[in-house]
Amino acid sequence: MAKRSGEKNQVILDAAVKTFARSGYHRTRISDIAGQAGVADGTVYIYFNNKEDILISLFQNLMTRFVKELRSELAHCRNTNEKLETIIDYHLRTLGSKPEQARVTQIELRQIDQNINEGISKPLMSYFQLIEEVIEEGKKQALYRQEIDTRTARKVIFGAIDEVVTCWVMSTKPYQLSNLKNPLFELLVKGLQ
Amino acid sequence: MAKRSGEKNQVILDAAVKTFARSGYHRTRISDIAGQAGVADGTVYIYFNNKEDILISLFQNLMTRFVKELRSELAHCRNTNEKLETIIDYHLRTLGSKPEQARVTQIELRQIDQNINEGISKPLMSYFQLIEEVIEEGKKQALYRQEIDTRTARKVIFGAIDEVVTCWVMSTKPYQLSNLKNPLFELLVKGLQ
Amino acid sequence: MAKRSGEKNQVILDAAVKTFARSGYHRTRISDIAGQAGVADGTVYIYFNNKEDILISLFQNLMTRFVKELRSELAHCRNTNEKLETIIDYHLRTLGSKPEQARVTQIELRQIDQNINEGISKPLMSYFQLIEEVIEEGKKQALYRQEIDTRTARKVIFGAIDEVVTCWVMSTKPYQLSNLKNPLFELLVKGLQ
Amino acid sequence: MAKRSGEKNQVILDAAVKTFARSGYHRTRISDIAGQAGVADGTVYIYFNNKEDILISLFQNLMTRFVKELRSELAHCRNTNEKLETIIDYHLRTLGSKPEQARVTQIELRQIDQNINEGISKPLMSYFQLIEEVIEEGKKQALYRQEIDTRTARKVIFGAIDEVVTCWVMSTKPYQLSNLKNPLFELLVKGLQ
DNA sequence: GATGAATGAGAGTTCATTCAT
DNA sequence: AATGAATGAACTCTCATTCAT
Repeated sequence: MAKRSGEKNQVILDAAVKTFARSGYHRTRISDIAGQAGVADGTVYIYFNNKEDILISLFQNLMTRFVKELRSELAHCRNTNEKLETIIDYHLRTLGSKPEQARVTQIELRQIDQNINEGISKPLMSYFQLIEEVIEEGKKQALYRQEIDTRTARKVIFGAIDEVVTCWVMSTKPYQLSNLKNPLFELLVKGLQ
Repeated sequence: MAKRSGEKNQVILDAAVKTFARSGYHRTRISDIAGQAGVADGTVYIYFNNKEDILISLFQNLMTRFVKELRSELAHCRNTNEKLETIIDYHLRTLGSKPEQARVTQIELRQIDQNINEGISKPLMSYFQLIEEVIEEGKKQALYRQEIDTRTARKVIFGAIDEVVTCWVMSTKPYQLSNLKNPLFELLVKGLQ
Repeated sequence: MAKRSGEKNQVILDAAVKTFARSGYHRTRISDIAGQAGVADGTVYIYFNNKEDILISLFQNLMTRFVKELRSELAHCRNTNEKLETIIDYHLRTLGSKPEQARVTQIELRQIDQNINEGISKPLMSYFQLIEEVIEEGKKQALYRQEIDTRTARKVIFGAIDEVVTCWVMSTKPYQLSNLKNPLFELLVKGLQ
Repeated sequence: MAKRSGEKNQVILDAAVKTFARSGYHRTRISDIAGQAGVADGTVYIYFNNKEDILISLFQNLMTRFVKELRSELAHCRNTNEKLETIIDYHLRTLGSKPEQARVTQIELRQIDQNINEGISKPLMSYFQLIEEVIEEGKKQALYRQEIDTRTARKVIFGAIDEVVTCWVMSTKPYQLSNLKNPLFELLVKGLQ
């Protein structure tokens, strides 16, 4: 019953999400991750260079899938506003349904060393890119104001969603994250129009 | 010769801002702070309980002053929109002129342990409170839409400003942070109206 | 296709000489040797018990061949002084032409654990024996002084040659090792006469 | 009862000699040295950078004292042969009376990493220098043969003494090391004359 | 209050060795 | 015989914190 190649890689990443979410990045020891994954400490180092590498790989994994799936959802949208709504909805839905991933994304990932930072930037960029594309589209269609600075608008949109998620993660989660989609959408789309 | 009481406390906090900004919270050793402050390692422990305590005190100090001064600026505003503009302006102006403080606020402070978290929440809350007061005022004056959820609007406003500052901190700072006041204000105020 | 039995044994030993010479015994990992030999890590353990065993086998191999060939050269000598000269010549010639082996012999082999020590002593003893035979012969023929302590003389001879080789190994090798044969021979033979 | 400055440095070095001699350099853990010295593990790192640094410092200490004292003994010699005799005598006497130091010098020190190697070379050089001075003096006084290559002669002398010491260290020490002074001297001086 | 040498628990990482395939 | 993924014991080094002076 040989494990499929690459399977252990994923087992370790899954264990890392759980452990980082539970104890925080800096409090997590490699042996915690290994224990959670049911492998030996040394095995972790066969698949990853070090703790930082795990955190980065984790995020790159999540983010790559995130952007890919979001792009495929956007493909079904009939207009730009629907696209903006989809971005907000997908973002809240995805993180709202995976509190552990959300905690890692919102909190642990910000334990920024320069290296981590670089490993994080690139996958994030493609999400930023996607948001900016939608804004540009809206401007081209005269749906959004021409004088809007795309870059700044993207920061507003991402910053707003991100803050909403962070607040939810830090809270005792007495509400559904995705309930905030509509108020968020209204505030943002009005800002753009 | 006799130093005024509390002076050394401030010397250490100033040294901590510098050192945290330069090396990051986790990479900063107490001896680095002590060295920068020109005191012995042990002296740090006369004024603070531990490393975490320094970071929290730091933030509480900054935040208390921040909110106090912001409130006094708001007192001079003639209407609600001007107040919103002042919040954005003051936030960007303050952090834009103190890159080290900005780095600590935006990055290092997020190295959250539960304890730090609580130490941070309280002073932040009073800033949130202040933002929400302005939103409520706008709603009362029918300047802003009635159906807006104040809490969510506050998250959007704070999240947007915060993201803008973080991007600037992480960048090579090729632009003035306060240049972003106007586009930010436009996007946010339109969202509320 | 079928490799001759024992061939892989030699492949591994050859790889070990190279790797020990390049990186030193303690810095060499089994996987380095395996890689250099083009076999799997585990294969090394089919042929050798452990890392120490490789080093010892290596030396025993070299030393056995060394003494055997030296004995056959000595068989052609016409007198005792010529034998002494041949010993020096052969020693310098052999190691001088194989810098990697020389490095292992002079340096890496001295990373002595008790076990290695014993594995080394025995093959060395037969070389010592050979030198002592020549000294005894010279004494019997009244060519060398009677009061000379054979054991001590052997240590002087071996120690001198060994030091000369070690210096060469540690140097950037700007000279031929065998150039030192004559001066070495003169000093040693005069000491014996 | 403040310990004199630098005292703990010496305590650690003394402990290191004992421990290296007992267990060998590579088998010795920092905690072994610390334990033997009666200090905490971390304390070792206040005084030394790492294990290598301890070994090098150790040798530099010993060698510096060795050469200094040997030079002062040589000052009392009435002729060159007496100087040669003194070198041999002092070398055998010093190491013969300190078996632990001898073991470290003869065996453990040869665990050569490049760094250790460099740290060792310099202090050794001054010993080599001293031997060569004596040989040169003998040549100038026509006591020793003119055609002798000083460098090679030094290697013969040092190599011979060194081998004698190593043999003794590796043995069960059933004889006094300094008993070998006379036979060694006779062999070496005759070689030079 | 101030000092800074000393502490020692703690964590990341390595790698010789094993063994199921 | 050969493989190489997995193991886990072992060890170095760091640094927040203490406390005698």
